[in-house]
Amino acid sequence: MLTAVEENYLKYIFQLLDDLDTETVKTNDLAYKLEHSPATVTDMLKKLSDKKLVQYKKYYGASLTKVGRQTAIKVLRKHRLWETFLVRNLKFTWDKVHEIAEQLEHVQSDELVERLDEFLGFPKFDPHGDPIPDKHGYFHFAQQIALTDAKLKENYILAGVNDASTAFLVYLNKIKIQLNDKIRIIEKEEFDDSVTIVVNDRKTITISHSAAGNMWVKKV
Amino acid sequence: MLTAVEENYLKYIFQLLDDLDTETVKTNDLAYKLEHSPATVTDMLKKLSDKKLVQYKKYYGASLTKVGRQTAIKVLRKHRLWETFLVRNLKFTWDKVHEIAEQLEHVQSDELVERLDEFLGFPKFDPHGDPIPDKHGYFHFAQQIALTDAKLKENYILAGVNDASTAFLVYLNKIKIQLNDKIRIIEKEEFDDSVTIVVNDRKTITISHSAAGNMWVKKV
DNA sequence: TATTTTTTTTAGATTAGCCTAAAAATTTAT
DNA sequence: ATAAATTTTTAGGCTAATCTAAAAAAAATA
Repeated sequence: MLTAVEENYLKYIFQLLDDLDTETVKTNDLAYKLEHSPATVTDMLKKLSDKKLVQYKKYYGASLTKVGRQTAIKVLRKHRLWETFLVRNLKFTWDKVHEIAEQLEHVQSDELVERLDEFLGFPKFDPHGDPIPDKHGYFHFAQQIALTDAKLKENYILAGVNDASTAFLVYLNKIKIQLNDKIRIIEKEEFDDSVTIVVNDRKTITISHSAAGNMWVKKV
Repeated sequence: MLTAVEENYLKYIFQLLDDLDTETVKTNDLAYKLEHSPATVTDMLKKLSDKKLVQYKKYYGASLTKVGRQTAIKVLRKHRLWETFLVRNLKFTWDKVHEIAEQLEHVQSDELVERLDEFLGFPKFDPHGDPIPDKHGYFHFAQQIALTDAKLKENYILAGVNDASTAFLVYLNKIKIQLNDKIRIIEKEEFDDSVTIVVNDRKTITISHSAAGNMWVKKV
């Protein structure tokens, strides 16, 4: 079992590798992210290397082993599920949840994670739009994008929803939109970010930014 | 800001004082509860005493200062709110939640606690029936008891519900029971713990143990 | 390429939280 | 009331996670 500190190191190494798109992370980059001294980072990298979670070569840099990466993804999964819970159910604004999720992500219980995932309806993206890996560590980026990110005047089909709460599904029902309906954006309103769409080449309706953000579409 | 370990000590001291109904807790009792060596407990008591959270006299025992007690109650509040969440929303059974709540109770965020409380509908008791202190540290024991703990053939009135979820309120509506209705238990079924009650001296119905456990009544 | 600058590591120290073994105080029993 | 038993504390040690200062290696520059 890893400590919260070790988990954090793995998570940040994972994110830096991803963000910077490099082979290895440098000691100083990690030190900056974690707000630790470089000396502390060196110590920790040696320890994680001994535990076979990190590949580390002096003066060169660090990357993750297979086990290290899997662990990092688990932590990220927990972080993003908790953020989703905080925003959706506890009505936190998206900018305030990070610090709390940073603590919640280290609570140890596999069953808790899976039940939370189920409670939330297996969301694929968190409130910041970052993908939530599923229990096998698989990220659903792929073809699906939020309707808010779709281009004007191109054809998409509704592939899923992010917030599968009853309220949202009832809403979709009310405006008579179903899975696999064809959707084309014809206008984006500057002032409130609402979008006007044409559904199945027939109906034209305007929906809010938050509704559009909950709808996953793929190009046709 | 206190560490998780310090918070735990305060919580257990509070509970031991309460359970044993004594002036002070003894080193060995705490050591046994916490599964620490007595030496460790002595060290910790000295530290908490320096921080003015505990009143400690060598060889005599420890009790809580005002601040220490307030802190202990806050931790207990968080613990019980999380247990309630785990059972009600994540469908854990009551016997599996303790270990997880033990971790969740140390997450630091006042706003989180208050929002969680609100999300749960300000429950007064946790799934084990223990009282959840409110945000001012006030415990609602008092006159109210769960209907499951009410005596046969005595008159009570419905004073509140513990799980204020829509589903339960809808259920109460369906069986036509309202706040302040007069309730008298006429039979308790051994085999499934269901109870048969007379409502307002007219209707006789049988409700499940879990429904009865959700109903708070007071004597009239 | 030699020198300077930057980055990284090593060395040594500190605090929190734990332990065991030995000593001291208190309680119990004869 | 003394001796024995029990409880509690003290003393000394260990690991994890942090730090600063100094040394070493790598990178940049002139």
